[in-house]
This record gives sequence, C-alpha cells and structure tokens, in this order.
Amino acid sequence: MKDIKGKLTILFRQGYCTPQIARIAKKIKEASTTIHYNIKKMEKDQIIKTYKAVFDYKKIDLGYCAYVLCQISPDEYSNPENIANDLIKHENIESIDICTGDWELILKVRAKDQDEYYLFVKKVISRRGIIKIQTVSSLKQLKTEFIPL
Amino acid sequence: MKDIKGKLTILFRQGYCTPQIARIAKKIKEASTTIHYNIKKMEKDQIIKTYKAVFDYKKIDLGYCAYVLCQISPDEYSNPENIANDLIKHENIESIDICTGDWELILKVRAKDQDEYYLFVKKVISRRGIIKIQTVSSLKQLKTEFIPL
DNA sequence: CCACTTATTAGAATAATCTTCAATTAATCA
DNA sequence: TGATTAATTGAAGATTATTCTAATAAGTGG
Repeated sequence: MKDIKGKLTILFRQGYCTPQIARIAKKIKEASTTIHYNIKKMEKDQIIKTYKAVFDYKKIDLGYCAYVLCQISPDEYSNPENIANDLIKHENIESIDICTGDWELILKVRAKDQDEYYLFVKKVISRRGIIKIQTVSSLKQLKTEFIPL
Repeated sequence: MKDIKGKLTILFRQGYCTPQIARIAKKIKEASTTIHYNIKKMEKDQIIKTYKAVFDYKKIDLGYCAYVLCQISPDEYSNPENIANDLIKHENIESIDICTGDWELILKVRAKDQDEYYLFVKKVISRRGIIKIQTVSSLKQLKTEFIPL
C-alpha cells in the first residue's frame, strides 16, 4: 500500500487545488476568459492566497480540536510575534492570532485525540514566554473554514 | 462595472475549486489515474468536504477578525446546537464550536471593521439563549485555515 | 475636451488537463 | 486456497485552462 490518501491530505491542507473557471463562467454567465483574467489578477495582487481542501477532520486523524488561550510574559510584549513565528509552521495549528484583552495569543489546534494534544502542549506550547494557557476543547464542530460540517 | 471579483470571492469562499491532479501526480510520482481514483474515493467517503480559496481577508473587506466567547442560558444546555444552527449560515462566521468550560460556544467572526462587527453582534449574537459574550479581537492574524499569512 | 494610460471584456486557437474505460495487480476474508 | 473486493495503471476521448490578439471601457493629467 502506498498511502496515497495520506499524501493527498498533506498536499491538500495547504494547496494543490485550482479554480473551476468553466463552471464559474456558467454560474455567473460571463466569458471564461473574463473569469480567467479576474482570477489571475486576484492571485497576482495576493488577494487569493491559495486554493485548498477542507476535510472532515474526524476522518483524517484530526478529530480533536481546541482553542488555546495564552498569556505571554511581559518580557515579550514588545514583540509577541516572536512567539507566534515559532509556532506558525506547526501543522497541528490551524490558526494563530495576536489578540486584545486577557489572552494575547489564541491558537486553534487540531490533533488526533486528547493524548496527542497533550504531547503537543508539552512539546510546543510549554516554552519560554508563555506564562499561562487555558485550553477550551471543542465538543462539537459545526462550522470550520466557512464550511458547515 | 460588473464586480466580477466580488462574485468570485463569494463562490470561492465555499467551493468552486478542484484538485490539480496532474501536478500532484508529478509531485508524488504516481499515475494521474491513481490520484484521480483516490481523490474521487475521498470525495465519495466525505473525507474531503470541498475545495475552496483562502484570501488575504484585509483585501476583501473582511479585515476585522474576532473570537466571540459565549455563555448560553441553562435553559439551552439540553441542546446548544439549537443556537449554533441558527448561526451556521451566517457568512461572517468562519467557525462555530460547542465547547467545554466557561464558554459553551466559540465563534470566529470576520467583518469589514469594528463598526460592521458591532452591527453583527447586535443583529446576530444578541438573541435569546446567549446570556454573556466576550469579544477577543485579533490584532494580527499570522495563520488562518492552516495557511500562514 | 483631448490624448494617453490602464483595466476589462471577448473570440478563436492551442496546450494542457481531467475523466472514462478496460485490464492488471494487490489486498481481504471466509 | 479461492472468491471477492479494492487499488493501480495506460490509452483514448472529452473537457478545460491558457495564450494570443484585439476591442471596448474607465481613469488620469494636460
């Protein structure tokens, strides 16, 4: 077995998709070259970042989902992005935001289960600069990435 | 002016994209028919929900982003999904989760600016069943939908 | 108002891609 | 083992994206 599906999920998580120009042209009744021109412009202007797949994450071993609210050390206030940039490449992390209020950093994290999430916290989150975290576990996901589940 | 870009953003928010089979086939060195077969299977099994675009949301009038932490009324504990299902179709809402802990409902919301967000809160969030909300505004988004920005 | 530049829209032709089909190989399980 | 299902593959056909050229519309500055 070649585990092609596993490879596909990795690729589709971030890209390897493309717009359906002909289908859109029919839908909004414009010439396909017009659609093409507009899309290429949006890509060039970096309005569109990428095209990607959205999964039923339960079915690709990412069934556990949690929001991680973090407080960062006052030492790091001058540049919270230092911490964020260390996290950004981590493939379990769906989103990273620097925020107002009690929690300066909010992560959305996906893992296979709570055990794998615990490993993630120990390995990734427990680092200099983060002084307190609160995990809010998702019991049921109804919508993600603008897609109802 | 036909505002084709506007129509495209609406379509691309949820779909109208498709996998790049030939490109993937080259990348992982398999026959394109094999890739095709596996993708169709993943779609049929609902492992893949859709293919969509990810935007630089600042550039499509959705620059404001906030997490909305909600407490729901004890009356609604028996079925928190009632509330969630009312919200699910709202296009400003990126994600909806029913969660553990102090906040039973977490929304991720996008709007043009704080003014538009305020209108959203008044119109959508202020409803029977939600007894307290706390907005955590994003000051800087570093990653969203698994895509570094 | 005019000349000039830039953005947008289109048709036709080409290049590339997806999709179907039939056949082969691999995996599963009684 | 043998029967059944699932996965992989190459060749052919159907569909689609892309390029090229040109026309039109919108915006800019004199």
